[in-house]
Amino acid sequence: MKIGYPCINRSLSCKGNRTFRLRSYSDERLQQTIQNNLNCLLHILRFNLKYGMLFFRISSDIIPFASHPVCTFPWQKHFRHQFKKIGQFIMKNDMRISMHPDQFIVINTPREEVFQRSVAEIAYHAEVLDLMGLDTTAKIQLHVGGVYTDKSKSIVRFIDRYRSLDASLKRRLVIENDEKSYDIQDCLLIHKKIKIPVLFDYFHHTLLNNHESFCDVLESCKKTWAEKDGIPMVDYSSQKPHTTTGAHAEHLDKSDFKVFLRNSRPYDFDLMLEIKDKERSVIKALTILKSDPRLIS
DNA sequence: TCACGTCAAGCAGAT
DNA sequence: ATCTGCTTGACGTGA
Repeated sequence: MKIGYPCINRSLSCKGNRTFRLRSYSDERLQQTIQNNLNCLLHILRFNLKYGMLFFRISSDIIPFASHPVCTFPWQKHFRHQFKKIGQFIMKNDMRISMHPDQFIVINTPREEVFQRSVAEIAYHAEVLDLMGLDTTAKIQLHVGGVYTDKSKSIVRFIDRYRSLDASLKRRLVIENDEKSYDIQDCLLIHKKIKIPVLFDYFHHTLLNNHESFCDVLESCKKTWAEKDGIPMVDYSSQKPHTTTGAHAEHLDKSDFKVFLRNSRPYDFDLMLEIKDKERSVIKALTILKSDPRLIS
């Protein structure tokens, strides 16, 4: 089990997700920002390695406006050596990488222009991972999307749209259960049709489920990850205390986390902690794992 | 230096 | 009809 956090490191001043406003766009500004973001990404990965955090989600902002028509600068070519260097660092240290395009990426949308923009954005994410030379265990995670008042039709649309994608994108994509529309059974159903791996989000599952046993869910999800996909990825968070909104906790809830670990035995997966204090929680989680060997599968 | 309105993009659910 | 949350944070203007 590798443990990690998404996108932002709160201990370092170096941020790998700097961006700017669209109206401030210039090729020069873009280059400066990308240069900063790539430098910081390597800093963050070095920091992570030092603490034994071997899983990381790269921010979608690493190349601002990458899929926007305004961006015509050939950043792929210009920064290719730096991408390669980062990729080599990742591979040399056996790190796991994911990316998570934001909420605007909806491949089951009925609107063709939204779909086209989504494909362009997914292609950009895949390009980043490809430029780093990472194998297909580096994943891009998506939600199934909208319901549009007819869930079964929307699932069919997801499947059809997915099938139409280029193989270079499909090999990176995984789907994740969400907290209000598509639960883990929906994801597993989609997997049956198109073999896309299913990323289990524990917190979303606590908010939307069919009272399945935790082990059954882990077993079912595990089977959706083929050899080439690597071991399953799992997202973990807990409820922010005193709220009922599904907001993510500020700090790792140690007792909830221990229950999670104990109940997830003997399954092995790479775990992303979606907790607001980011790497602090991962350090706590690693300490818990070390101090309680029976939690380790 | 700092407060705060706003930021490319979609959707669902609440108000 | 409008606002809020989502993996929310950060940009950038004006005081």
